Amino acid sequence: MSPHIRYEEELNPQQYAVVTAEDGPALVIAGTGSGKTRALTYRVAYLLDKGVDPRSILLATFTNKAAREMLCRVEGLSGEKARSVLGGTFHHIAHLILRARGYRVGIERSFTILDREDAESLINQCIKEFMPSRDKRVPRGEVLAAVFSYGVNMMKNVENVIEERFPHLVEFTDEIKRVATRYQSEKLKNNALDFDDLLYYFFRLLKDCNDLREVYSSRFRYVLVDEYQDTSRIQAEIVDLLSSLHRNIMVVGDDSQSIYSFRGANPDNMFTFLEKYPEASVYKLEINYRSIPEILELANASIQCARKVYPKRLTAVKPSGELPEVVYVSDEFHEARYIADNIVELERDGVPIQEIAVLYRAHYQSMALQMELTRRGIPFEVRSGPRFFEQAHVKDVLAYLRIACNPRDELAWKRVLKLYPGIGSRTADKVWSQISEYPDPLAFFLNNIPTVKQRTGKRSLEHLLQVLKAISTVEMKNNPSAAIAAVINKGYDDYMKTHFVNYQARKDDLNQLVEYARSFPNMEQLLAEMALVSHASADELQESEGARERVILTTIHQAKGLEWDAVFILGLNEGRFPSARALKENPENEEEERRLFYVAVTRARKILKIFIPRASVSRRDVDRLMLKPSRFIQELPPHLYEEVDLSGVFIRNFEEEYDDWSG
DNA sequence: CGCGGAGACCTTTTT
DNA sequence: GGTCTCCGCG
Repeated sequence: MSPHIRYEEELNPQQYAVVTAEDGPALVIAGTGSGKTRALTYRVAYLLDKGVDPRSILLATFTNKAAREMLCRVEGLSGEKARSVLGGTFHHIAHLILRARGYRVGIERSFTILDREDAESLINQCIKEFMPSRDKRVPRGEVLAAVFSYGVNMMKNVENVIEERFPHLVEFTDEIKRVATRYQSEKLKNNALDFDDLLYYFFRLLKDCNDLREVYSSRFRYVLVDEYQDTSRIQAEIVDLLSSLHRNIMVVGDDSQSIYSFRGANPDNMFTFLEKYPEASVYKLEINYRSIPEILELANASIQCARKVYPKRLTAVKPSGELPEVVYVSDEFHEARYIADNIVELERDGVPIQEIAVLYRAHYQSMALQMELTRRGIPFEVRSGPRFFEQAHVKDVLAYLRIACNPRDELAWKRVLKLYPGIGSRTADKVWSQISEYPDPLAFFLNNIPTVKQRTGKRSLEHLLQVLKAISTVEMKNNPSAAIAAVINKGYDDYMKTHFVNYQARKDDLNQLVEYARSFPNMEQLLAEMALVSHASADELQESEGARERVILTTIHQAKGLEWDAVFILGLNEGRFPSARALKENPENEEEERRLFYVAVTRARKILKIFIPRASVSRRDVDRLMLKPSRFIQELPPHLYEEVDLSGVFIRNFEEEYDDWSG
């Protein structure tokens, strides 16, 4: 077999050059739909075929799912050995190595990863302490954002963060500093790391421990990074440290698709790369294989309005098709009906339903459509909104396991304690203060029931003791599925019956969780995966990987890297998209919002329809609120799209719709 | 001190 | 609709 010839047939000359590039740093600047991921995938396969040790390849991607999919395809090309390639998000990689070596920078093996919600509640506790809640003047939400931003931006001092990003909070600088410091120490007390800590401590490990840096940079001889435009400063540093020995690093990205700056993404990484690696080879991928020329032209015109674009000239190779449509509708209900009609029509015309997607800026924009699709019995999958792992019942059950793994996890203890009758937040505090004196609060608890005033509370603690005793054995720690089942059977099931109206649905969720947990060898890995994994719905947990026959509803952020035959984009109105909130925070954000629009448009292969409601229906303004079309449409040359105005055709019954919306 | 009900307030994007 | 907070009862 001569696999190289196969690559040559399947890749264009530019991509082929990327794949077979010699050792050394490489920057791939690639347009949308140009096969960036394909080039990366083939490069990994190429390396494996050349006989490179799979364990020496490190592949950093944006989501764990993306990494899995890529490695699956590599396995198809090069076989089994692909399984030994390490691939995942930076967080994932950091987590793996910190568990093994974190003690070098003061991290215990048994740390908990705080998800967004946990981190927020911890910060809120600290805020309460330094900024009394009575004081209405304190914008708590913004203080919270500032503390987060401090972590995300990895800046040395809080003052800088506040001055640069939250100038209106300058008067609270002292308090915010105290909150941030307290938050740090609370995390340490809890043996807990948040997402930013994961990266920060990993960075410190590589920076401070010369021997470890050498270990990893000599092990990972090939470092490949996808979506480089969305890496943060600290991630770029981590990549540099990991490849410091061999400088054998390949990064792939498209500056026009940088949409995660709110999370610290720094598109300038793309350009500073060349300063750091002047010897790098630069490849440009400018052929677009995805979209028909009409769609690509509209996308190009939109991104031309951006202030700063790296010059690229994307050319389409697909045959010409229909002009994208810009459709005016009366409101979101009309929008929903029209889209539902369109879906039915497309299906009749032979477009598979899973090849249709609806994209939007924010989750709430999908509500009207969800109702309409449900009413009509059109199958759909929502990929935005509340996540499976973040629902109360899932978090409750997992909190028991967190205690078993990390007995100093205060948040988990309090969450669990408060589930029991007779124990509220005061008693939970008291119990915690009694047991947290000891280095292993769990061991202490199992032998000494803390004293509480109420009799029901005491019975509850005895009950809790039984559950914790059952799940903290070595066998249970190595069988998370059984541990979860034990938590449910030993009382959580009863709790759900009395506390949730939708008992059955939640019970079903937990049964799925028990199944899902089977594939994990121990609790720690399960808990880490739950915290780090990107969006997973309850359905996705079941292994049915293949394309299911459903319309996809998703935020644009989550649609990154995906494509469909037909794409509908909702709510192209001023205030919604670009989001008023984003612009208020910083007018500069218009640029990123536009890139977001660009990403949305370029998900479509053949059919693109963009919707502009004329009026809004929302709780706040029961009156018709006139909406303006988005600047992202107005700035486009009109000949690039076909305008369809349906807003006068539809006579709507406002009262009926309103009842629907609220009920 | 726990707990349920009433009412206020929110609703950008996510590893 | 969903979540958080406050308040008053037991």
